[in-house]
Amino acid sequence: MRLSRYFMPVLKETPGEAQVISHQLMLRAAMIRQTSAGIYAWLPLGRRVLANIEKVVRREQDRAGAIEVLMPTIQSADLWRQSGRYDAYGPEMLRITDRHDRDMLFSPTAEELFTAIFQNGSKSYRDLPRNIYQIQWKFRDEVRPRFGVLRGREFLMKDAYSFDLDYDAAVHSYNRMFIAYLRTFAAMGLNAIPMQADTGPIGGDLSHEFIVLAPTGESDVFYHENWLRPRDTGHVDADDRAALAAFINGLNADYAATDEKRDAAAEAACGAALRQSRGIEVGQVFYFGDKYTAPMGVTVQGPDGQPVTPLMGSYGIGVSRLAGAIIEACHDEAGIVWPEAVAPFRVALINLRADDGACAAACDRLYADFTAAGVDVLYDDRDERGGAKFATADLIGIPWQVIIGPKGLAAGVVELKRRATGERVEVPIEAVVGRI
RNA sequence: CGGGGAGUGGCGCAGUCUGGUAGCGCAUCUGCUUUGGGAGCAGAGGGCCGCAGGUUCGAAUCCUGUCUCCCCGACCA
Repeated sequence: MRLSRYFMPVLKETPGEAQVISHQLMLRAAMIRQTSAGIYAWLPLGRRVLANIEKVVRREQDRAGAIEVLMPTIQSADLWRQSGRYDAYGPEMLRITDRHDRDMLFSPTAEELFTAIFQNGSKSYRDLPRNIYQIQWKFRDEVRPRFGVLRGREFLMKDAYSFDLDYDAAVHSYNRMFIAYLRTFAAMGLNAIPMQADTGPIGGDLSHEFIVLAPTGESDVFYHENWLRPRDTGHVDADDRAALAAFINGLNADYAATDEKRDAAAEAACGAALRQSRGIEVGQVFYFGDKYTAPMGVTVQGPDGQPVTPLMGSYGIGVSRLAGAIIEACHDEAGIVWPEAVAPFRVALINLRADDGACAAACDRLYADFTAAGVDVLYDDRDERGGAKFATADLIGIPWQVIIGPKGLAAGVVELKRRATGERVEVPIEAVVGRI
C-alpha cells in the first residue's frame, strides 16, 4: 500500500479522552475513532490488525476441531425467555423492539442460539461431540465503558460452544479449548495466564480466565511466579485425552486465581513465590453441563434408544479487546511495537527523499518486489522529511523498516531496522527482500 | 447507578470569575527555501463557543433545562 493513497490519519497529539496507553496509541496510530461511548469505528490499520488476530484465532480453533459458523447479531427474545436469561441478564442487554412490536435484542453472547441450532441439526449420539464457533460482534450495554477497546460496549468476540455426551468427554472438550487458547495467545506474542475464575451470568462450575499481565488491567490477580515463564505446548497431543488432561492438570498445579477465586491456603503454599498484579482478561472458558440444554429440552438419542441431554461448555476470546491488550504489552515511548503475527503490515518502506529520482525508482522497485513476494508492505512515498516518516513508522509499530536514502543508495545498500529492538543493519539492496 | 469533571476550527488548549468585534500551538492549503529522527520563512482558509429557553441594549461568559463525553466507585468479555 502506498501511504500517499491510504487512509491513515495519525495524530501528533493525544486526544484528551484517552487515559490508558493502548487507547491513546490506537487513536494516534489511526486504528480507531470513537463514535459514542464504548463504540468504535475501525480505520484501515485497525481493521487489518483485527483481521490478523482473527486469523490466528481461527487457525487454532480449526486445529482444535471447532467448526466455524456465523450467527445473527439481532436475536428474538423468545429463545432467551426459554433459558430464563431474558429476565436474568438485566440492563446490560440491549433490548430492541421491531416495527411489529416484537421483542428483539442485540446478542451479548449466544449460548441459546447455538444450543437451538445444534438441536435442530443433531438427533443422535453419533452427532456428538461437536464444537461450533463464530467470530461476531457482540453488544453489552456496560454502565461505564472505558479504556478504549479494552472495555467497549460493542466488541468483536470469538465464541465457541461444545456439546458432549458425558462429563469426561465434556472435560476433554474443555481441555482442548484450554490448550488452543494457550497456543492462540502465544502466537500473538502474549503470555496469557489461565486463572481459576468466577462464572458470572454464563453460569456453571468450571471456568478459567486467560489473563495478560498489565498495570492498566482491570482485574486484581494472584499467581505463582512460575507463570511468568511462558509454557511450551508444542509437544502436547490434544487428541490424546489422558495426555492432555495430565498436561493441563500439571499447569494448574501452579496457583493462579482472579480476585473472586482467591484461595488463602493455596497462596500460603506459594510462599515467597506468590505474585500479585493487575491483568486484562483476553479469554474465558466455561463448563456448565446442562444449564442450557436441560431447560431448552435439548436431547439426542443415545445408543440404547433413550434420550441423552448433551453437556455444554462455552469459550470466548475477546478479539477486539486483544488489539488493545497486545498494545498494552507491546509498546515503547515511540509507539506500538507489533508482534509479527498481528502487525497491520510487515514492512514499512521509507523513502527518505521522495524528490530524488533514484531513490523513488529504487523504492518503487522494492515495493513491487515485496508485493510479488507476498509481503505486506506500507510504502511511505509521501513528500515528507525523513524524521516525520520515521516517527510515523515507529508510532504505528510496523516490525521492519526498510530505509532508502541517497547516501546508502550510492553504495548499493539500504538500511533495515527492527522496530522491536531499534537494531539497524545495512543490507545490499538486492538482498533485502530475502532478508525478510 | 452514586460521586466528581469537561463540552470553544481536525487535535491540544486559553478566554467564562468581572458580559462589549473569538484567540494561541499543532494540523491543513499556497509560495520559496530545506531534506537521515515529527524543518524554516511568508501568506491563506476553516469556529451559529454541545443544544434549547431565559436575563440584558449586548451572552462563549450570567440563569434554567437538556444532551454528550471523561474520571473515581459499584458492575463487567
